[in-house]
Amino acid sequence: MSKRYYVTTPIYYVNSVPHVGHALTMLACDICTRYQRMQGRETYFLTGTDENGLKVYEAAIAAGEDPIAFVDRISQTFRDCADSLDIEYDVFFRTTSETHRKAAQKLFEVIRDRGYIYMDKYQGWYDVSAETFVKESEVVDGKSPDGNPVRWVEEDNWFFKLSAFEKPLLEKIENEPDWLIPAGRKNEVVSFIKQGLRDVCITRTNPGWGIPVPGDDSKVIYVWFDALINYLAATGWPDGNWQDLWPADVHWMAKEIFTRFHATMWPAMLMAADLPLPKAVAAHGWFVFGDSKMSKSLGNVIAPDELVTFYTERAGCAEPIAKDVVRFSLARSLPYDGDTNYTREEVARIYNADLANDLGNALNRSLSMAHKFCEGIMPSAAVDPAAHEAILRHKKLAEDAMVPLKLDDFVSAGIDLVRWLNKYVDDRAPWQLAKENSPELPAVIGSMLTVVANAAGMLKPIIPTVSAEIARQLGVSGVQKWSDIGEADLILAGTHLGNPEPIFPRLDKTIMEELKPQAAPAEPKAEKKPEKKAAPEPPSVIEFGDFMKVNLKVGRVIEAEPVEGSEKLMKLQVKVGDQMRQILAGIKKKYSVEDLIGRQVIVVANLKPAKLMGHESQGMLLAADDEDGQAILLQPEAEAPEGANVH
RNA sequence: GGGAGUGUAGCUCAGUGGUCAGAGCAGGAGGCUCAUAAUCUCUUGGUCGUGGGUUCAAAUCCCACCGCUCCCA
Repeated sequence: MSKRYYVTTPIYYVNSVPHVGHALTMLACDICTRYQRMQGRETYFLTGTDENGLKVYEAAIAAGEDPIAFVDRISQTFRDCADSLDIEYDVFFRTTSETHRKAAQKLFEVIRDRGYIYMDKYQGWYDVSAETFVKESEVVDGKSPDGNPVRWVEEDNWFFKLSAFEKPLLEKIENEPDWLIPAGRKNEVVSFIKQGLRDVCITRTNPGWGIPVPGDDSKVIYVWFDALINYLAATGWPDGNWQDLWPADVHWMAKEIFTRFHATMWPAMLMAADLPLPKAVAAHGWFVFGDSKMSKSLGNVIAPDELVTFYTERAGCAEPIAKDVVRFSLARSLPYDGDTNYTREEVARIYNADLANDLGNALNRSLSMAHKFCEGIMPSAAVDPAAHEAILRHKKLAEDAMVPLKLDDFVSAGIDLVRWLNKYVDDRAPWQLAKENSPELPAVIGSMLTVVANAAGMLKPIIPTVSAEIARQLGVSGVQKWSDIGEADLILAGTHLGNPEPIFPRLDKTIMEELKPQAAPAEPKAEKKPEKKAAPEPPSVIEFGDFMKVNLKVGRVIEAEPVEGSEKLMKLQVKVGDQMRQILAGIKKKYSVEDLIGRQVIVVANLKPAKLMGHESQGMLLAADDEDGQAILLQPEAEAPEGANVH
């Protein structure tokens, strides 16, 4: 069996909520695989979730959930995100799977056997909450530069000899200019490597979560080293027919994990194991959301499914079409070198201009004229050579765009063909030809329909459902293979054409006004950097039973003392009913010891105990966030009986 | 704090040393009437972040500064 075209998204860290940025990477992969399938290749599309980080484990504990149940739940939200945009992945891979564990351990062994992983003693400061080592010179007042507490550690750890790969990596980059995409980012990688690569510590003390180092259960493989291996693990390596897939054809990702991990560490790991390198590594920029200075509510994160709903309900698109609207808008705006503004208003502009006015209307007017002037039947006259030439020219533009994976240019090629058609229609004025009984009329109408069918074919990887709908209205099956474009007789003479039905109802001025930033309805305040910083968000709906699992009680603070070395933490002794509990709460900035003692508080009584800064915390206090993210403690409105239940 | 990216028309972006700096959208004028008030043509609009420098020639190369961003810390 010939090697399949294999593309990957990063596996997503399950400490976050999927949003339009994740969707962007998935979509890039989806477009690539759909395009390659049209080219006749078999494809394989990997996405998934990264579940081995200690922070994931802690987030689960903090959410009062079993870690496995937690990762199951978050993992599902990423699948839902893919489904919401018709992303056709082949495998949803999880690093907690047995397949992954085996491959990660095996690769560790292979690299170690080849002498690129060695044990050394690490002595230095460790930032517990960031899971990173901190240089001596960086420690200020016993804190990491992030302000996190640090701890002196002396322990044996395994190191990866990254420094050995400076030269091989630079040679690879120089010899294969198209390996790293886009070119602008490639330069970043070169200067990064030229600064010198240090060996990296790739293990951590085993916290009871993660992948143990082979032959050394006291350690787990550091989450990044482990996560990257998923691309290889998903092929079945080292067993089976892994070479049907490996090496990957494209690793797609957002820019922040390109340079250090995907363009440096991962290729070095593969070199160390003497395995083939991915054929291309491609990064896209970020979506940023408007100008935060103008309005607080402008920091919006846009969820893909929210946009789908908008185009279904407000514009009146069929739901599968609305998914394509979002796909189209994402691909059209896909940022390469920089970041791009992706706003509801921008999507609406793209929708009206490109989809409704250009594409939708081109189909509509073509079909409408065919019914009016040609009895709704495809004429037998030969396609105008000018139309044929235009199709081939734009087809070539689209193909050229796909070589460096310029998906936005790929979209443009398709839309530009539609624009060409609209101009052609105006130039040839079929209504005039009809009045004159011109013999040219059938050829013009036939050419128009043919261009529409081909344009729909060219856009198929972007908007598959729309493409099929256009074909349906034309009464044909449409473009199947890329080679059909401009070559095949897509609409046979005599075909009974369907009736025109608007696919994209135009958004009227009122709605466009609504979408302008100043008129935008207040949105829930969102994190500016959702990818990394957002706390795990709860699902939109939970069962009553889920809520009832949480045991809330009224307690009273008996003692309070600040935790040394912590900016926020306060250690409290709280009396809940007739029981004393030690609880750590991040409230030091807002409350003094005196404020707290004697105060009634609401306690989550059945939260699994956790250790924070070396102190056990047996529960948590309920608090609201103020505008600075500081805690405002909840308190019964009147004195409540000791230990009273809260519902 | 260190490294890097980016700043071009009202908006979103192309432009990787050489004709008056480009496109789409938005704005203005006109044409057409097949079509979803659509489409087509023409058009308004830019000290190319700021200040220096290299060059016959700079949005493009170099230096400094300012704004935004990413990575490392």
